[in-house]
Amino acid sequence: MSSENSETRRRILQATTDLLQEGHGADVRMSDIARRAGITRQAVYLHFANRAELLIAMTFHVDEIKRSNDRLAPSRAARTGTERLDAYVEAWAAYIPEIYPFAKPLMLMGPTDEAARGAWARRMQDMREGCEAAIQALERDRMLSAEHTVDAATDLLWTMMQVENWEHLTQACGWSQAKYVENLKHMARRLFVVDGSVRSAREA
Amino acid sequence: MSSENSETRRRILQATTDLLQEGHGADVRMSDIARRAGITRQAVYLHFANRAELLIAMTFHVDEIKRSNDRLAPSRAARTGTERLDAYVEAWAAYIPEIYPFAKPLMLMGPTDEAARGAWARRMQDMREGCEAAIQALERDRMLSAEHTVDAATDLLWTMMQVENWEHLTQACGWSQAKYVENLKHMARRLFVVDGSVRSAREA
DNA sequence: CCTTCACTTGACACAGTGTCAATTGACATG
DNA sequence: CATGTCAATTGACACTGTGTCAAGTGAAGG
Repeated sequence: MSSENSETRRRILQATTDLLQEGHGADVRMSDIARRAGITRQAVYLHFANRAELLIAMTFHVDEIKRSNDRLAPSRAARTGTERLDAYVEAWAAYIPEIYPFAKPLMLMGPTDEAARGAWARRMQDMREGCEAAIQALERDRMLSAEHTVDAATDLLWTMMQVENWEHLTQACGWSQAKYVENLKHMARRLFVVDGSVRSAREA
Repeated sequence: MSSENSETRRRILQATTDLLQEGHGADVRMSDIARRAGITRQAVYLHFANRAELLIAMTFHVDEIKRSNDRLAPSRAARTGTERLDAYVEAWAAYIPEIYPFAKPLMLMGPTDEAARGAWARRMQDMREGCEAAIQALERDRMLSAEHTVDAATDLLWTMMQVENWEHLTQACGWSQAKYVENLKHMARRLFVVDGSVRSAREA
């Protein structure tokens, strides 16, 4: 396995993201990637120990391109807890469809690959922290619904925002992205904000 | 493939459910099943065309044992819409952990096997009908929150009750079954019942 | 006795991942 | 120019699990 910055290594990562971006499915094979990168299948293993490691590295590669960290930051600027909750839900919800094609292979590997499962779990754990921060901001403002502890509310919000739910609503239910975002925001407010104050319920 | 009622066929199905029940993991192999049934791996294919078909048949076998249809029925007896919603959520929530070991292999095959995906989708579609009936009962009582159409409310309830969310809450979040049920019921009421009338928020 | 039928035995094909040894070709350095 | 290094190639093979096939066995039953 060569050093972190190798031209070929970058080519492999780029080939992987390109294939996923183009919708060739989350079951991209090592040989597909190699061909796209213009090298041999075996040569891929000179740079990545196995498929899981390659896919994990690919997600970091995507992070850089998408400036992922900057995406969730704006919610931190929110003044009130309610604003923060809204902003966070909105930011994450808007982020899902962008990263979905790249996240999916990792999700798919989870059941069989320990490393892949761990990598995905870590990302989701990070996302949980955003949920917790939003809930804590509500609590600080005394706006957290009395029915939930911070922990329980965080777990519920975290669960609602799972990629699988986005998948289900947009695919099985055929919802538009806008409808998804609107409803998620609405649910979060209704469930976690004291008194369930909800501005309006637009149809999306 | 021999006729539907063959002693061996039953033995294979029983072997499969036994293995899953005992927690040998949702990745049971054809050879594991064959050994457990006391026959050859190849002989399994005398009764089932492939792994997907076997697993699908296994779920029907489990349906019979668990009298699945009877489980969701009680909610139909509910007088008010609110009672029906409660009853349905509770019945399904209680049902999940029982069927989970048998459902999981099918869920796992979904991404790669058309037939498995279809079989699972059909089951979930049935479950959706229960959701819709509950929401419609609310609507009839003029108790459906004005924020949602029947369709949207059904989709949301349906999504909330997905097995993946139960998995996430009980596994990733470490929730007890009781806590899961309590919170799901609470959410459903809060989200869909006009005025969000909620009795109490016990900690489970 | 002979057939039928379920099952066994032993073999093989196929995909996809991962590994290995020998080789090539470029580039760099003495 | 000779030599060594290093990335990549070539061709092969192992492994796992699914699914298939042909020939053989053994018991039940007309």
